[in-house]
Amino acid sequence: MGNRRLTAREVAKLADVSVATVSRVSRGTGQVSPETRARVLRVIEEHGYRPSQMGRALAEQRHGSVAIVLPGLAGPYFSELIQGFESEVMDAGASVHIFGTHHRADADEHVLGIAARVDAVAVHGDTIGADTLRELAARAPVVVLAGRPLDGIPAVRADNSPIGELTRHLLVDHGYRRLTFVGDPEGSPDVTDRWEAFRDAHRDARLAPPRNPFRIGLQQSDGVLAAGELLGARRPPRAIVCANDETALGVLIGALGRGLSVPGDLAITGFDDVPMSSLVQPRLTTVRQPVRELGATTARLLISGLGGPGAVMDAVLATETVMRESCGCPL
Amino acid sequence: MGNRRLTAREVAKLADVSVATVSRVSRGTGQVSPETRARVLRVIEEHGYRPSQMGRALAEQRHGSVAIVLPGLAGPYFSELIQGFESEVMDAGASVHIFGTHHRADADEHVLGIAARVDAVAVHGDTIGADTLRELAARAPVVVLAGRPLDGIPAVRADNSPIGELTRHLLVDHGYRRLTFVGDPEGSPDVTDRWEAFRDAHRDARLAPPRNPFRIGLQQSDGVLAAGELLGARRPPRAIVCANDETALGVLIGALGRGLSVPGDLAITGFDDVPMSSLVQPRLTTVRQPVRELGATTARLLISGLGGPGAVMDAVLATETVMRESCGCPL
DNA sequence: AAGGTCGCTGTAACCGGTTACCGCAACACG
DNA sequence: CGTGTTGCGGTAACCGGTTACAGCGACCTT
Repeated sequence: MGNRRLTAREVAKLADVSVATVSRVSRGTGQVSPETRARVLRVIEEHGYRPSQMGRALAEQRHGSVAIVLPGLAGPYFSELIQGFESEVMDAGASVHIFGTHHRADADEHVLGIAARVDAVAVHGDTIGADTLRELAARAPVVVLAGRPLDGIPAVRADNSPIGELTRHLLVDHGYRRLTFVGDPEGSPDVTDRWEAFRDAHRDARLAPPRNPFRIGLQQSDGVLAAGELLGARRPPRAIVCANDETALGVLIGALGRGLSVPGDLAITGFDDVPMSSLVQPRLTTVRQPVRELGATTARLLISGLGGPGAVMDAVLATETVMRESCGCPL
Repeated sequence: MGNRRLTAREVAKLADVSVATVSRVSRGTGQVSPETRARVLRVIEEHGYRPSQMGRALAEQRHGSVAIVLPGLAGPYFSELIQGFESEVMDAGASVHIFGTHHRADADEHVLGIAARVDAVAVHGDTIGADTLRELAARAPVVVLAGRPLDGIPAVRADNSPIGELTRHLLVDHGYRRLTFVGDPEGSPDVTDRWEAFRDAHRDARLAPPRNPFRIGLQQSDGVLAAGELLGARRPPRAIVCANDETALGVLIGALGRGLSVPGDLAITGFDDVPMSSLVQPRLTTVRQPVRELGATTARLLISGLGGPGAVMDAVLATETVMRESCGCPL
């Protein structure tokens, strides 16, 4: 139990070979005769030798791990994103540092500190300032996840434009007026894009877009809160376009809790197509986003090593609208 | 940008001192004259020198990071848990590796691999087998999170017994019969405890406990699925005791979606007291668990270094029942 | 003035792997 | 038999910090 871990030199002594041979056997490189290999392997097996990651990192000049910086971890979106990222990184034999900023004041400083312990960093949306991002990029390869490319830092993101299509659908096909957008455009680039697509769709339909969104976080509970405020107002909206499914589900729960009929009294749409969205009653009209693929693509970009001519600078993944009943479409 | 990072020896040359002095200045240890210190600091500042984490790790014989192994990351419970853990670790100047097993087949192998890159590991519930846990403990300090102590491996967990109180409340105070427990006792030690408290409460009330739980995962969507199956049955339950709030909320949404009245037709209880639980209509009767504190306590235990006489072997944190309306209590 | 103390700084040996380079033996070929 | 060639394996120099130890002035004691 307490015994200090074995070192390569100790294994070498036990197997009566040199450290070089131990290294060759343990990593399977170079030429080693079958007998010697077997002898070393037996010692490794018997004593449970595992090469120290720090010794290896120093020698190989790479940490063997990458980091992903996210605003938080709550909800199915991040869970799915991390799974996609993590499994791709694992397949490459590396490990993952996850850092949730949670709007901490010292987040930027921490992120720079992380750069000293990993080979590359994926940064979600604008969890950190542009200056910090640039400084980070000077220290390690960086990919922006769900945001825009910046000064040569590549980005991986989803196509947010279907929100425009959805808005047009509500305005034109269903003829709703008084739409409200729920979500904070300054909270993340994705929400910025969606808010703009929402406004543009109004202009395309020759309607004045709402001046302001209803600014709120991206969690389910935020949606319930939003429903409470919006639906208690003098002139409640006829339809609510949410920045993501989580808030949309929250709004739905809040609306149903107030005895309203959805979509009869209020139409609701989301973004993401999380599992819950097709399970609620009515089912949620939304935009399907390949979240797992987003994480995986980011990981691949990070691992393959960035830069060089012909490197990916901006990967925009396709999304698709999913029409269900919460917008008012028949079953 | 692309310039290779500076090493301590290069800084030493630039400041015309020895590496030892650079190290002394950068970590603030030992005696250095004010002038020399200023000179070295100026070079460090100007060239943006940051000591390599791998060199430091090797020399200090510690990685400066700890790992937390979880079954998954979805939902407010894990998010909260990680926040508590992470902020405590950060305060100690270390960083966090998060690993989600997601029921991967090779999870055990990966966990052992992680042990080579961190100073200590927190393992949630039974994400990994007892044998792997023991092997892990032989390589690094380990704490079990939300599980029982094992062979000298300490545990941090919450008191699950209030589920018994809650069950008694449903059976005796409200007089309900036909209770169903939703959750998989084999999925985690917490759920095992809760299922047993549920059964014991039946016996205490001189009633035959249900033979089987309704086995299902711990996410909201699992709850909706459970509601679909349970409420469509010949003799639906009068009350559902859920293993956690997430599934309880799912069951609630599913029940309301089928046009049932809660708690009129069906009473529901949960565990955790997540934010959503006091926002839904009716509000959820549940057990409040100090999730963030659970994570923080685990981190402190891990960091303070385990073992030694008088060390904490089993920290059980207090929980409290929160009576609201979903069980049938008046507003 | 000899010896001691104190403050500052440099030298070099670690930490635990990886790997360039070299030596050695066995074997093939002309 | 001399000269490659090939396969195997050891020596030692890295990687980038940390730190024990020693050296060296300056200043203080007796």
